[in-house]
Amino acid sequence: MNPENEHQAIVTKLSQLIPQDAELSQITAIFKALGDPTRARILYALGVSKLSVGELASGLNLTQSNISHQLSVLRNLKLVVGTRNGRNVHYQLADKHIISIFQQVAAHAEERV
Amino acid sequence: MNPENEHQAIVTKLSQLIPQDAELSQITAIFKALGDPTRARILYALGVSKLSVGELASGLNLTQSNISHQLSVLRNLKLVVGTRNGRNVHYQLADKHIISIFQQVAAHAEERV
DNA sequence: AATACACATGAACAGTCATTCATATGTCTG
DNA sequence: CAGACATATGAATGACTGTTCATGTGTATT
Repeated sequence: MNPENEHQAIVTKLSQLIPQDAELSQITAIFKALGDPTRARILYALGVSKLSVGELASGLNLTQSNISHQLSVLRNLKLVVGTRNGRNVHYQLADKHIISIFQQVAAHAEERV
Repeated sequence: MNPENEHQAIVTKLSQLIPQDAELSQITAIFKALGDPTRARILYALGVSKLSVGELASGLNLTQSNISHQLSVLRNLKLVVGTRNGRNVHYQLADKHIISIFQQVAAHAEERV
């Protein structure tokens, strides 16, 4: 098979090699969540320590409402989990894996300055 | 130091532990780019093979203009590079690293179904 | 029970962004 | 050089999204 036909074969098979809508939506939803500075800072903070909503708000200098809204996005994607302790709700990362993904992208960003 | 003060100390130091605006912008820009289904599919396709704009357009069933626009986003972030061969421009991933990041997030997405 | 505190949620607005359409730039062929 | 082909780019628009303001829900204290 010559290179041109091989390329053509790949083109026609791309749809089989690329994740389908359902899976792709899940993946891009996670990336989209990490793509907002506020949510990224929340995740970084939670990577350092388990924190309440109020602590996040004061530590990141953002309104409580804003933090709560963004946490609900992260919760729905199961990137964080919150557990209530009295009046407070303590949030933590659902999976430390996220931090390593951040680190890899950070490294990638630095390489290309 | 009791737990409360310790937490307070962490809160006040969060700003030092979290990437500053400039670095954060770069990182979130990359995540934002990966967070769009069209761009994600382009990157997946380029992970399979070096491809021209036209091949991407037909293989992914998208308009040439759309592909070109998204490629310019990916180019600016140095996630892909294009090299002209006659009339065609062949694009490839600037760094295979991206594929592994995709795989990790995909794994993360699957774990949580 | 009443008040205060901590967090969640709904509505609304402003800004951002993906896609399309039209057109421009670059390259090859005859 | 004219026409066709491949890609890039600009403008316009409809949809989406982050933030704020107002208010609702849950919990502790007195």
